[in-house]
Amino acid sequence: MARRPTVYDVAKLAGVSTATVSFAFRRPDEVRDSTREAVLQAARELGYVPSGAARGLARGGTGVLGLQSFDLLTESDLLSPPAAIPVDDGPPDPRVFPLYVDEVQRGFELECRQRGRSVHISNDPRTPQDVTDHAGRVDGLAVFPSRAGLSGVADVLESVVRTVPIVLFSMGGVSADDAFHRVQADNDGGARAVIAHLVDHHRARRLTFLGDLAAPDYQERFIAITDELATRGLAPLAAASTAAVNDATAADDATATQHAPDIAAIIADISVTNLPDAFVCASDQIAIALIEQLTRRGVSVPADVIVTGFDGILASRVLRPTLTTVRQPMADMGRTAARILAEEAENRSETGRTVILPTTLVLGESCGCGSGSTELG
Amino acid sequence: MARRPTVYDVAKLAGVSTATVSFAFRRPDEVRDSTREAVLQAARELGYVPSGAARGLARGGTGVLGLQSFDLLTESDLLSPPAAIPVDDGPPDPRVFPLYVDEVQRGFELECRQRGRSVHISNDPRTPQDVTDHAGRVDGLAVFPSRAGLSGVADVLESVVRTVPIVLFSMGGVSADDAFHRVQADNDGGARAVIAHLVDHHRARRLTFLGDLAAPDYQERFIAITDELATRGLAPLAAASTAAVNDATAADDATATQHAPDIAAIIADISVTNLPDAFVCASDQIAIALIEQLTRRGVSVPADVIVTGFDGILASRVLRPTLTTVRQPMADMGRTAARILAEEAENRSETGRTVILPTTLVLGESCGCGSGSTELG
DNA sequence: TTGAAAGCGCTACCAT
DNA sequence: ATGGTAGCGCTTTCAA
Repeated sequence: MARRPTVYDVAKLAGVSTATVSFAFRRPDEVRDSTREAVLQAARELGYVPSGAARGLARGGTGVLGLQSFDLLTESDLLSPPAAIPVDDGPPDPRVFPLYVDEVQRGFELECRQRGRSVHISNDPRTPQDVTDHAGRVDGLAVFPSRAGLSGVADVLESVVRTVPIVLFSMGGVSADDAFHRVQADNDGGARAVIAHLVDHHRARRLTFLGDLAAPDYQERFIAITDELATRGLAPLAAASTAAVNDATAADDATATQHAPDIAAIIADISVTNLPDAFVCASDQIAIALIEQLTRRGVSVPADVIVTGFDGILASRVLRPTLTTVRQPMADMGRTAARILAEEAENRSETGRTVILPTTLVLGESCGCGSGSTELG
Repeated sequence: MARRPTVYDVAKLAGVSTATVSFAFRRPDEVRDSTREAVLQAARELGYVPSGAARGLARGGTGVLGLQSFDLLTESDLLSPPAAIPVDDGPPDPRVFPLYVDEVQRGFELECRQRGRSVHISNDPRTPQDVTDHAGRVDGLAVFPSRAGLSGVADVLESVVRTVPIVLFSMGGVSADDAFHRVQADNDGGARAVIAHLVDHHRARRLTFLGDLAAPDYQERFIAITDELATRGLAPLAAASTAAVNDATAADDATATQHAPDIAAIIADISVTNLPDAFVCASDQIAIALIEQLTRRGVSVPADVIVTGFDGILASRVLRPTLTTVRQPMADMGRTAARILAEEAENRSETGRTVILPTTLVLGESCGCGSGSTELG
């Protein structure tokens, strides 16, 4: 296992030049049969594996598309301990996998597979260098908004996008007329649909929003919710800068604004003796964690209080009660991102395009409307 | 958007040498502050992204680990049309995702993430070149057995493993004292546990195995099943070379052996008037498809016939009836593979190691033993 | 059809 | 602390 064999080794063993070796692989029919066989034989004998790096260098461009996903466990503090840290292999738990990111990633992979491109999955970037490092290995990069706008990470994207096509899965606070491409769900429409259903159909009046407003997607939803409530003459939900529980009728809980406690803590602090008509959660994960806690404390959903989610992840369909939620076309979002990047890799356009995919209101048991059969047959 | 800026461009703009540019990025503290700032500034200005290819070439070795997964939809012909081809974005369906491969992949990704390595996901190889191409981009490669031993794909692995560390997720018919590493579940123990439960607890006598024996894992399970039955003085299940339905008492269905019809066809052909005591399926996917079909044809599971699966994928827990199955520690398998590859990338060992992870019998509703609550709280 | 040789962009060693 | 420079392994003209 000395050195990785190279074209030179193969060439020598086959008694040809390196150019011929390369040709034997890349343009098999421009090489005499016997020569090609000799080369291939030599290659096999040596265990020759062409260096992707060298190839990429020489040709410019790898056929790889990148996906930079953030830490899947970011919000796992919402879960009960057993499921929180899946280091040991427990039984599959839909509260842990697949989540929003996983579903998008799957779409991304499917599209790449279909286009014969491979996928590079990179970690949550901790430094600007992580970003450039990853961007440097791919022909295009899709990026989830880091929940925390880490030091310089957002800035470096602005620089990198000049060189590498980038798709953002959220507005992420950047202006809309730049080189970034954007793929996102119709947060606005989805959020309004939820409010319309809760207020118009269920006659809900006191609504509480649950979600970290530092997340761009969540913020968009919150704004739409607030506006939709105002349209109906209801008190707008108060907004806290980071994590917050906001009650339409009693928004005097200033601690939320100040300490930005995590959602788990906020949920634990909810007073079960003074419940709103409905909790409007910024994500399914939050809704599920909330219902779990409420149930433990003797509060029944939807009998005592309505809970809605957002995303439409698998867990929202298979856990009971099933969630009333807004489904994002997650796989489609992933596919769309991959499609854009593949196209941009071919010939790059100057300005970014934005694709907003429709969302769907899904009625589940958590508002009292839906059913939740998962029976086979 | 002319040419990708290079070290030379940055060096020129910053008024330093390329070596300094490189240092400014790789060893920030061995460069004077002002110099570093100048370099970083120039880089940002140009949208400089260091070429991963060039870096990999120069340093030898990318920090990337590869996972070559086979087509997720291979067995999708088992599913009803709506779920079969997820090109359009439907609601999440546990029969389609996450499957066995996805769960393993997730473990692989988690381990890589933890180790600061990124992941390269490659497609089902169609040619030997696909294999070398992908192997050439990574420091190590984990491979699922291609369901079909495509032309030369298996052979080329034998050659490639001399150069690139490879983990196989199944025996795949290769000898055990080669350079391949192997990570697999205890198929043997799991299969025996199922039979013990069915025969000893449920007094099942007539068992039918359902699965394509061309798949190495399935074959292992089948062999263990047969042996375990023999131990109890029961007629062994007959084996067909490829896809097959084998009835312990009536193994005269020669067509199965000859035409190797796919599982979907075999399921469709099952006579509901002459059911065995239990169907022992080679995978959860098969079991789920079977139950779906049986239910449609008026057969109740487990009342009329017992069905067992294998894998313990999420769907086996959330669909009704829940499956009696053998859970493989899928995420652990993925993690283990990544761990081995990461270690081998550091310093390679001469001979391959084999890790066999334990399986667990899970009692579900499909044999009449388990319950299937998915309630929150 | 095949060979020679010039890069591709970066790193790291050796000087300074 | 910084610069010069020789590769890393492959592709790809251009010649032969």
